[in-house]
Amino acid sequence: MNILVVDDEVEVADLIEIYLKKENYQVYKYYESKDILKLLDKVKIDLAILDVMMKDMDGFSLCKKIREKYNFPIIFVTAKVEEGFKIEGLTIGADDYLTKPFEPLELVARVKAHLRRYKEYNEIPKENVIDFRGIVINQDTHEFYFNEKKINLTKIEFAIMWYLCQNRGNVVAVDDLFKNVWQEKYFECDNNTIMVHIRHLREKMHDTSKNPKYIKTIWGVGYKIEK
Amino acid sequence: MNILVVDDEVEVADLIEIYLKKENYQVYKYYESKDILKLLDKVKIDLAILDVMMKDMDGFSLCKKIREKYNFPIIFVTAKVEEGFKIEGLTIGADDYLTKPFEPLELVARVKAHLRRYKEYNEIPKENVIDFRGIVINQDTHEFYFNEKKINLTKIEFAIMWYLCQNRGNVVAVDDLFKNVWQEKYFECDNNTIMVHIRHLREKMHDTSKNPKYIKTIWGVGYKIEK
DNA sequence: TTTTGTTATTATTAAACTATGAAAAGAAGA
DNA sequence: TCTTCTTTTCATAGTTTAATAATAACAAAA
Repeated sequence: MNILVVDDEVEVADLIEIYLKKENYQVYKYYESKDILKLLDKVKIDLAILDVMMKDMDGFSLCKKIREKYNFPIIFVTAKVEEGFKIEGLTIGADDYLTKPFEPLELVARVKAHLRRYKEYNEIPKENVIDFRGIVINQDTHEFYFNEKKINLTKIEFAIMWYLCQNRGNVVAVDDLFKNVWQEKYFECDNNTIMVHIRHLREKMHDTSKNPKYIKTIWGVGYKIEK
Repeated sequence: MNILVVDDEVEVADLIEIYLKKENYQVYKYYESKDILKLLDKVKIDLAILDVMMKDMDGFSLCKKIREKYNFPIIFVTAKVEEGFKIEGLTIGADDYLTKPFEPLELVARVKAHLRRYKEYNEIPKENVIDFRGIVINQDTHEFYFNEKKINLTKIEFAIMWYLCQNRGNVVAVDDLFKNVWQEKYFECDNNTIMVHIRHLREKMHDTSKNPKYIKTIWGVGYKIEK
């Protein structure tokens, strides 16, 4: 994660740098705002911390310029206490605004919060399809294919199958399975219920209980679907 | 935009409400945290403002609970000045943290900034015409063609159809459908209402309920229109 | 081998969900 | 206001699914 820090108060910039480096961020520290735009062309910045009042160019103008091309989170840091400035900052495209003197740890926490969001949105959406050993299970479409053949599963059968597939290769304890499939609907479940569902699943996959090829029984523990 | 406000200090909650309403946000105001999770199932909330210290459940626990299922921005507001609280709040999934007394305009500015981000990332490039399998549905003209033939749909029928078509190929849970079609209008809906509308839609498409070609029933889950 | 604890099977019962027809309530337009 | 169209509600019927209970089969330990 690359973080840009621009502040013409040398001590402040240095302090921020120290705290960020402690968290293993790569810090690009500048005491003036010129050359910043050139830097952005070269380095992929993930978040910027800007001072509002600087000699050569104020932070607001810089922020606007950045926003013309880039979309990473921007945090303003300033000695200005005036409310109007905060609001202006947030309005022109900044994501946060801190007033000096600020607690460095708070700045770090805010940096993390913004990066979490930023990353979250820029990451590929999580997988809703699991595909292995002739099994394709799709949560969006609620479909289950077994050796290219579509098999209808009921709601609970599907939930059990999905959970087993998510944990394919690993044993899933009966309790665990229950908790995940039934959520907190009931507090207890005769695990015979699960057994019956497992049997149905095995039937639908033409699998046998003795020597099963897919849903295996782990005695005294639970079930497992082989990877 | 629907904004949830939870604060057991009545005056604070009321004040926030006033400012947000001025900006034309739809505000859901609560003085206690119970029932919040139920609300979230029914209404599509876009941002939440939570108090940290409340009688029945502290804001942090509520935040965690919300984050298990939802992803909208959360702003904490509190009288606590302790730095540790700020940091904890931001760490457990909140997006911002304001200390009372705060300038209402700043809160509004922050709300806007967060919503801007949130929307930006969640807006799917919007299509106004969906065309597949002999179905053409156009949101701009509010027209629905089925096998080249224009079919009149009522407002709600159209909304349901549109949502199903947007998610064509995927199951749409009844709750989900309800939340998206009725927005925040009613808090509860006998899902029989949806069933009746589905029936009408199927009738207009000369589709049958058993063995339907278009709107399929996924037992215990919802409906799906095949791609 | 017997006992014990766990899993499998089967059939039955109960519950949950969906469909439908009709009517009431509500909204919109003439 | 009256009429018409839309939406919701109600009662009921039909269907699917899930839970239960009883019994059989099995594996591991004593």
